[in-house]
Amino acid sequence: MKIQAPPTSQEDLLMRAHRLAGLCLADVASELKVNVPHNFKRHKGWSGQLIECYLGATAGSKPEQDFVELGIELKTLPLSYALRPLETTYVCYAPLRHMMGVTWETSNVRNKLQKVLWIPIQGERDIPPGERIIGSPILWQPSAKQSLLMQQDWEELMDMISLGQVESITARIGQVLQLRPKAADGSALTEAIGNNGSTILTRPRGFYLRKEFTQSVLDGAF
DNA sequence: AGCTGATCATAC
DNA sequence: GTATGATCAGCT
Repeated sequence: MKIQAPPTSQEDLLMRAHRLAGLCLADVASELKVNVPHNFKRHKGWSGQLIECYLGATAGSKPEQDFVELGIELKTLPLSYALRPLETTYVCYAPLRHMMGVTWETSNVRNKLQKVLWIPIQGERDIPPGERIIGSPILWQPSAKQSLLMQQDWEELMDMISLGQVESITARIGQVLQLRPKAADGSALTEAIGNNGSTILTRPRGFYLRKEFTQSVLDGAF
């Protein structure tokens, strides 16, 4: 895969992102010399990593923004024919223990979502990955209202985790954020707080943004 | 049909 | 296992 130099500024990043608009994923893949999968069953993160690479993000699994120097997180967003989000958006791993002292202000969720460069991409399953068209980038910062909604959900979910109720959290909790399993498979286990402060083993979880919320991001951009 | 819970690939 | 990139697919 061809390696791209990292963007030197927000303007540089936006300029590169705008160059992607109107291209299909196969165009970008060919420029970077990578193969295009026939479907995403075994290549679920392919689009995101392709765009990351094109925009010069440092490939890594560190719990921080894609462009730390610019304070910007990159997210691709699969859209339906009606231009609505087809999937929830993964934000980050959820701490299930040792989270005392962590507040919304210092949380990984807030840090990552302070400024996001959204790259919309056609996501209907009947469109082969390579033929999917990339849309215009949206540089977004949460409004006061959006930020408050996220904070409320984060605090509710973190309270439950702190109180040893992680096992009773379902994806139905939260207005805009939700907590769902995030692991390779059902055999993955991690330590969490259980009843009476005991330590239990449970499936790792991650924070996700609901589709209705990312829709509000798209709406605000037009 | 859409959502929730499960799953896939990769780096370290 | 932790954490990134996400989408899949069974069930309601």
